[in-house]
Amino acid sequence: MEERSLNFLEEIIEGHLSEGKYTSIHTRFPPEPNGYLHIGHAASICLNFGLALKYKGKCNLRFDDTNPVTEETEYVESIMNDVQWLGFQWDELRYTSDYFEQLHDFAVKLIHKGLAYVDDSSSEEMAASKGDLNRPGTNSLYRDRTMEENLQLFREMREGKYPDGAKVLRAKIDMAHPNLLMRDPIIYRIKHAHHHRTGNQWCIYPMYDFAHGQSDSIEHITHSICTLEFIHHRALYDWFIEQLEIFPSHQYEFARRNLSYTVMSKRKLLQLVNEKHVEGWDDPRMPTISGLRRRGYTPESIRNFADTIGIAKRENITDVGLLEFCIREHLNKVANRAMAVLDPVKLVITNYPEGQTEELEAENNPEDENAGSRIVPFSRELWIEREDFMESPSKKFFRLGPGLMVRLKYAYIIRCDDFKKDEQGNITEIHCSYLPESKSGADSSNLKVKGTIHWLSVPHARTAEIRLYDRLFRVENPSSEEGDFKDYINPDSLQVLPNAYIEPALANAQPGDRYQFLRKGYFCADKNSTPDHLVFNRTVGLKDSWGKEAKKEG
RNA sequence: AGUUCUAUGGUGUAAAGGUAGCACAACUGAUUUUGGUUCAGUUAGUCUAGGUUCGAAUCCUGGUAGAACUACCA
Repeated sequence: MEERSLNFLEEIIEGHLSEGKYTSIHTRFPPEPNGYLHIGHAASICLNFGLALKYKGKCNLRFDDTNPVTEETEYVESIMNDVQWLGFQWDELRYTSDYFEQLHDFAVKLIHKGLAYVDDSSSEEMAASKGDLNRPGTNSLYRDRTMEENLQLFREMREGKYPDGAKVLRAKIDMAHPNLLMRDPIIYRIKHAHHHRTGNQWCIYPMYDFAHGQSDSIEHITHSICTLEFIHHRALYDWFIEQLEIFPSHQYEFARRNLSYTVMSKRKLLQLVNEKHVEGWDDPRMPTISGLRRRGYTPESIRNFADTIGIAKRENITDVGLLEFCIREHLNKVANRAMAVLDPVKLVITNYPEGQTEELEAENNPEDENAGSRIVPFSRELWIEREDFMESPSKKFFRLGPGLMVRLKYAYIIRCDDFKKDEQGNITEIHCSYLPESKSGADSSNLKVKGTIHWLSVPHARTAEIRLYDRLFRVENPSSEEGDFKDYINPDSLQVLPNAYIEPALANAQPGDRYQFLRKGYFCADKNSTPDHLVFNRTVGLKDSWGKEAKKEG
């Protein structure tokens, strides 16, 4: 095994372990259940769970559910499903809402210490007195209420005596602090809202900053890993832990992972779903874990992707091509091959007896000796791919054209003798003759042909719907373009082929089954696919060096 | 403008004062009954100016560029 270098978090952890600061580590993955997880979260999951695995520690799954108005059980379930699908199992399942009582007591403790006060200011007044990047803020009129008064008011807030927004509880820190978050941050607000777990038990809810660090502390999280935008929150995180005198968890930040040709913010993804630019959170064009799953990605490929992109502290946009490489690499090894004709044109083998059928053996996966083989029926009339024929081919075109020879995969070598066109000039039928002595596995023809194409026997082929997906956006970074990111949606991100043909061997494909359609790409039976109406999603195309060549030729 | 963070080929990521490496992408060529796979190879990088040092991507100073922070969101 070659030695892999450590990322900055592994270095920190190994330092802590060797110094004896900790004997074991404890991480956590803390999603807010207000949306589906995406590939960026997948990287974070791999990081947190991966670190725990690597250093024989623990990793919790904790739902950060402090804002009842945006959070739903549906999201909780999808998140648990996604984490497990990726191949991870949490040590403990927790909810921040498990700690509401404890968090409330922490707030009371702060009031007792004279470090928190109830403020009646409106949010406008609070914003005005906050100051700005260059100017210090000013103290609230309510900042010097007595401890008793604060205690009573906070109790009344909890009892539901005040409407939403009437009062908040604030930490008393420093209104002139250069870090705006330290200027008496709000720690509790009133929300008469139904919570997905605690129901109507509470009408005050802690803010993120007053919940996250303490939750980490309660769970004895040693390494609380989050993304860079929380870096300024660390001061607060530490302040609360210090004032409350509780287990000192520590926060470490890394740069969130971005992917080219997509958007990653939950807000934007939600917008795509709500405004029906996609069919749902698990639309195969979405960068969500559920979308990638439906698209045909494997957990292995996503974990490998996360490993490969690594982790650091600088802004980044990873080329989606790397994700595609990871899924091709995995599927090449594990996906059985099959033939499908997406854009069919008829080919007749004029010297092949009418009514005759042969059963040809086809290997399922040349990369896997144990994959076995299947039978593919052959007959006089075949479907081939329209793009595999050119009326006047260039020198580099190794497929069919007048007088040209190719091999039919697993079958015979054929020569093109003739073809028919309709009034519009479209090819309607191709006539070929076959060389009986060139049969695969028993070839005595001594002929070498440059091209091999896939095909399907007309009477035996089954129909299927095939969905071709392309990137959702036309530009690398839709969020950094001018105007609305939705202006950059790729109008051709989905192409549906309702009447493609597939091998009879695929008639019983089950939702989630993955195949390589020879020369076309990797495909996955959609979740809604049935034997009566088979639907395949294209996960990713094969590398296409001919496509590049053809482009060069114009 | 204040605070904080970051800067290595096209992209992502290593090198803890000592040969700038790996992966993807791109490009050659070989192999191939998938123009796939595999194999061999090529191109291409330390933001900038000083300083310390025998020696700097790494340490120091100044610049430049990008990002984050002024939600009763997380």
